[in-house]
Amino acid sequence: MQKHVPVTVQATHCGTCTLGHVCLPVGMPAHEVEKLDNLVNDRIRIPKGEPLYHHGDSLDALYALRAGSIKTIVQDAYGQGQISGFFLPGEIIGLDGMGLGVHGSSAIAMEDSEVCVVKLETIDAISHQVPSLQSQVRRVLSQEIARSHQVLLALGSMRSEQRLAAFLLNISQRMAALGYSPTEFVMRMSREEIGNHLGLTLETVSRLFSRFAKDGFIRVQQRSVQLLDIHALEQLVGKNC
Amino acid sequence: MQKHVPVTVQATHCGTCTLGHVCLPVGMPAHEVEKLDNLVNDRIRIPKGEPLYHHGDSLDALYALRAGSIKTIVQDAYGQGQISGFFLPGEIIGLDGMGLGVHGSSAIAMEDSEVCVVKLETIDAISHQVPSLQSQVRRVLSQEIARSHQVLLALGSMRSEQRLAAFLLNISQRMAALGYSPTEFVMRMSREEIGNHLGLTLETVSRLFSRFAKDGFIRVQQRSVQLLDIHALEQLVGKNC
DNA sequence: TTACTTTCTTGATCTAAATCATTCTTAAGT
DNA sequence: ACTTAAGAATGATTTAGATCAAGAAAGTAA
Repeated sequence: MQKHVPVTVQATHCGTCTLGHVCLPVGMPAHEVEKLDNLVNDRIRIPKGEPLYHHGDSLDALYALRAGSIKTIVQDAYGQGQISGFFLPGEIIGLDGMGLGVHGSSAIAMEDSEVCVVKLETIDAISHQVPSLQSQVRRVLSQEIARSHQVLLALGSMRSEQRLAAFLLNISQRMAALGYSPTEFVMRMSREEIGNHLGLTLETVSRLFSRFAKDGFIRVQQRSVQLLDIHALEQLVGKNC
Repeated sequence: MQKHVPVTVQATHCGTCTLGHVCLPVGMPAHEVEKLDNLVNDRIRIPKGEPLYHHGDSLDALYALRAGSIKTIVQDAYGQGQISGFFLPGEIIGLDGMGLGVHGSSAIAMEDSEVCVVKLETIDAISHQVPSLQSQVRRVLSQEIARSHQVLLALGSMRSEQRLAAFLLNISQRMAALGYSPTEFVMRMSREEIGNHLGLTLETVSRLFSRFAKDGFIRVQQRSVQLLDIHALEQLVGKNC
């Protein structure tokens, strides 16, 4: 089912990884990060469209996105899914269902991607030498909660234009954290995927993009977006009327 | 700001607590639960309407709801809040923002309530003797993620009637887990609060209650609800058309 | 190049839920 | 008991966004 292509292992050390400032080791003292040498068990590649895991799969590892982008989809017993999040490099995937040992969502690569595999047992083992690792895991877990609370807020109390504006600003911030331009980026997701994530239809998303462009807030060219007036977007999100 | 009335401490041992089967110790072997004697630092009472904590407060403890009910509210910089969850006895509150050490939401008592205070440092200290405690914390954290994913699913992809049906079924299940009747319970929240949580207006919620009653699915008398046809409600949630 | 597929845009129409408005309940205070 | 207030139900109207429908770009394969 999952065609996980192992990557030639080299420099799988968190200490030398360029994503250190946004990934698991964030905020850890340098001498502790060095001890994470054996944290990453494996590095695997997921081709575009392929799943990293499926809802219901047993869970024994976390995944740190190293390159590419991945979406996660929640599904209830009957209905079709809802995209719960889009992940960028440095972000940790697979946190939900960590307690039950079963994935509560599916993760699909939106482009050819690469993830670092961090086995739970490895975390537990290394935690003895690196006490701060436990709190790092807690940090990313609670970060994941905060993340879905933000989405919750958008879905529950914002109108369509506010949702899209908040979404764009969110991506912008995360791109900035990665060292990319916060005002010019290419989105990996389709209008339909954005709509699904935001509880809107693809038509509404498309119309909003057009309107934002007409109003001079952004410039759109297919999936590449340029934020021209971040302040206006922020104001839009803040406006509750 | 917070008028926390300490409760006369007696039997604050998880080992003897009647909520053991739904609270933090779930699934822990009995001999390990006994070692949790000192886990609960304090037990505090929160009068109806009062906050347990506010968005932005620094966080150094988790709270296990011992009696009563509590709602949590997420707020973004500008807009008004969105109720992210209603908590019943045995459930853990304060998990979001655990990583940053700052609460990401506000928690308000919906009736006179009582919570067990579990300091983070106590958790860390006791974890040495009770290794399974770490995984318990992870369990409740990922449970919290799963919880908000469910809400996310409801808000993002269900119609009003499905949302309310799913909501009622969810409460029903949690009441059952507590040993109460899954078909007859009194809800602590107003129509407005339900609406806020589900992304609907109070009028819509009220209308839905009436309709469900007319259709013979439920019987409503103010805030006390009786589920007459759970199967029909489940079918309603499953139906995607 | 052409043909074909997928994604996106834009318009016209419809509808679920919001909003506005009023009455009815229940609870709480005097 | 009466008075006031808060919550809930229900009707009338409006509207944001969905749905239906048709073209236009852009990407892919032959």
